[in-house]
Amino acid sequence: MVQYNQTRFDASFAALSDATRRGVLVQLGLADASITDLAQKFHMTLTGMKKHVSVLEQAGLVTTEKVGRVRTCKLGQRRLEEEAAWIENYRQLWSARFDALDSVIEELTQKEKADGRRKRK
Amino acid sequence: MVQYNQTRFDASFAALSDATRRGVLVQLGLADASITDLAQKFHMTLTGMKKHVSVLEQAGLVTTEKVGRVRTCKLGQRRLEEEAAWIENYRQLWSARFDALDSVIEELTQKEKADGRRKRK
DNA sequence: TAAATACTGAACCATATGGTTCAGTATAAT
DNA sequence: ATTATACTGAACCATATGGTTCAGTATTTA
Repeated sequence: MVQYNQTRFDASFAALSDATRRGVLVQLGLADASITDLAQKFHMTLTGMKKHVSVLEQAGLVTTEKVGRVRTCKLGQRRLEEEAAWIENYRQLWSARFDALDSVIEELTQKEKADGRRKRK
Repeated sequence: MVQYNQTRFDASFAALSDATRRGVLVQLGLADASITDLAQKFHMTLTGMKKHVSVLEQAGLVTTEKVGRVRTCKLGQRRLEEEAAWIENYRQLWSARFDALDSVIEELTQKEKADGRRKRK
């Protein structure tokens, strides 16, 4: 198991598991914002918001730059491509299994039809 | 911190934030498995694996059924459609911002060209 | 009937998480 | 030169998480 990738996924899914952080991502999609802006918007202390931003930054989902007193936050380089791909892969596995079930049912149905025909003869 | 308002998203992204649980999902994509099967595969106690399965079940990603002594786990009904959609929406927001940046650059480029033409006159 | 198997729940442990307050530092505004 | 603003870091708190062991219960199997 490649630890690097594992921890990256861990970090990004963990970052997304909090409603406030998802909200921050959406917000930053609309406009860049300072820590103060975000803290006010989400009714939280500066320190609290700083922590959330750090988590998002750690996961590569947000980047920040401090100019003077103000730290401005914006959407980061990472666009969750790999996470989307993982989910897509999971959904394909699921579909594969579902299709397998379908074909079993199909088979049973065919068998029943055949039995029906045999009976009728 | 009582999490009385824990959303579906919180639960499913949190479920995905652990490498073992992602592994279990992949495994169950290949074949149904008992708690014992999974515990062995992931080198963990039965009790530990039971907890992971419970988390996945809580998030609707896995369903289980106990027949006799054996609890069989399989992929659940939920296929992370909404989670995939959320990520897709985030990526569109990101793209929108990126495109905005592009058009600023485009504008600057045009301006430079114009300046160039002016200079050359 | 006795022994092995498969799970389950309670209790415990260490660390992580999401929040706070408080006491700073650096920068901007007056 | 003061004062207000914006952030930062340390310390603290309550609960969550990821794991364990131990002591069961229920179900097969011999």
